[in-house]
Amino acid sequence: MAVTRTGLKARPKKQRRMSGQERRRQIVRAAMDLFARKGFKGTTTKEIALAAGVNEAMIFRHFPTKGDLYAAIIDYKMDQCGEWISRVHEEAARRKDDRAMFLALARGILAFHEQDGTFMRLLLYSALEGHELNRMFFETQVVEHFEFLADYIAQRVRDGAFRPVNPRVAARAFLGMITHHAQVRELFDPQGRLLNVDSDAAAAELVDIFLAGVARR
Amino acid sequence: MAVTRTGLKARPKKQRRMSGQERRRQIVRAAMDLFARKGFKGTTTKEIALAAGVNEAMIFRHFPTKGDLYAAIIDYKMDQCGEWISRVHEEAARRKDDRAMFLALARGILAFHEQDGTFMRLLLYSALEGHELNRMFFETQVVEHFEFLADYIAQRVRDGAFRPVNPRVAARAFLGMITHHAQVRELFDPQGRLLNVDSDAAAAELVDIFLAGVARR
DNA sequence: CGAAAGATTGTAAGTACTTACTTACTTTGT
DNA sequence: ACAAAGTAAGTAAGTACTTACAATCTTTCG
Repeated sequence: MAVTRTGLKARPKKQRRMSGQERRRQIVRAAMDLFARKGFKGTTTKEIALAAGVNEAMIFRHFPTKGDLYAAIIDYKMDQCGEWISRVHEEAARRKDDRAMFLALARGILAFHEQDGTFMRLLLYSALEGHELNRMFFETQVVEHFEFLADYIAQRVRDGAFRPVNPRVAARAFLGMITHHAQVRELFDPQGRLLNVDSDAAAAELVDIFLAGVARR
Repeated sequence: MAVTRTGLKARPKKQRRMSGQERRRQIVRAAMDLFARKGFKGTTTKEIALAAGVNEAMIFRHFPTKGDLYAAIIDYKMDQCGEWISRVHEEAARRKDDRAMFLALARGILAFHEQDGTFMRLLLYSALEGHELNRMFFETQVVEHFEFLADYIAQRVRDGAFRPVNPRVAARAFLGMITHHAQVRELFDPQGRLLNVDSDAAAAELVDIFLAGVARR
């Protein structure tokens, strides 16, 4: 009755085995890439295992469910993103004039999209899919980003340097210009041939348009 | 041996039955809604059938595969969207001054997002999912939209009314402001409380910022 | 007209396959 | 010796799609 499941002894492979942490990172990296390209439902645990080069069962040793793996990714990246936001804000706030400050902001956002476009895609996906964690992300990080800009603009309005625009509308305008640019570039125009200028020059021109748009006449 | 499958005679329901076309439309409508909310993979044919109030098998009588149903939706909406774009362009082109023209454009885009936000979500989804049909959509309709704006801006630069901006960068800036606004509103801020102004007022202010941004100094 | 024939709409009960997740067991490092 | 890493082979619950057949509408022809 009690027949061994395999029927044969597994032959010993002399390969170095990995620590749990290493494997965990490997799985997370592969999963993020796949989730970003095909969405949560569109990605199977089998695919993740294949891409990560691990046995499928290992995924479930590290993360109880597929959803937990997803949550772990967002959780991990969220912290990273929070740090990045404050770093960019600090750097931007150090600038002496508006142009330098908005340029720093624009470049920071574009750089993040370029370097971490995968995660941005994943965020977009999860925004659509309506994940709770994602909602949290937007309601903390993105709103913080938004508020920082709105506050800055409000101050400049009070200074009399900007004309009396609604600071929040203006902030959304600026973020819209930049993130739309980044998104279009990522999804449809990676070579930037539609614009005929490189990303940095485009960022500079967008900043110019925005600043002229809110400057006192 | 040859036992009837059901075992009992189906009792005749005196309900009016629908024409194929009606059912088709019903299925398409329900499917679009679900695809937009949960993505292609995230939606099951069973759910679609339930939402449309039809038997699951009916879906497959009208559309050979789930993919064909998806394609039919995009195909149908694509035409509709094309018509809408030319109508908005015509209307915008009729305006006498820049402000009226950009306002017409902005309101047109926002209205489409508001009225057909479902389809916009579906488009975003399929952009992420990398569907071929979607790519086609963007490379025809959206580029057309973009080119129309860029041409208009280029003309105004030649007129000397706008300063010498890169017309394509400026066009992307404007579309970015408007579509980002629409997206944020749809996904995170349906009440518009983050901006503290209604959508129409926001559109007007965005247009003002943009026009001041590209105006000759 | 009216009714049989033929086409179309509708449905319950499948099928073959995939999916997330488990289990029982082996190998390796300390 | 013991715990952690690793694996092949499951399993139950979906999944897209099919089939066999019943109800109802439309057309044709006496």
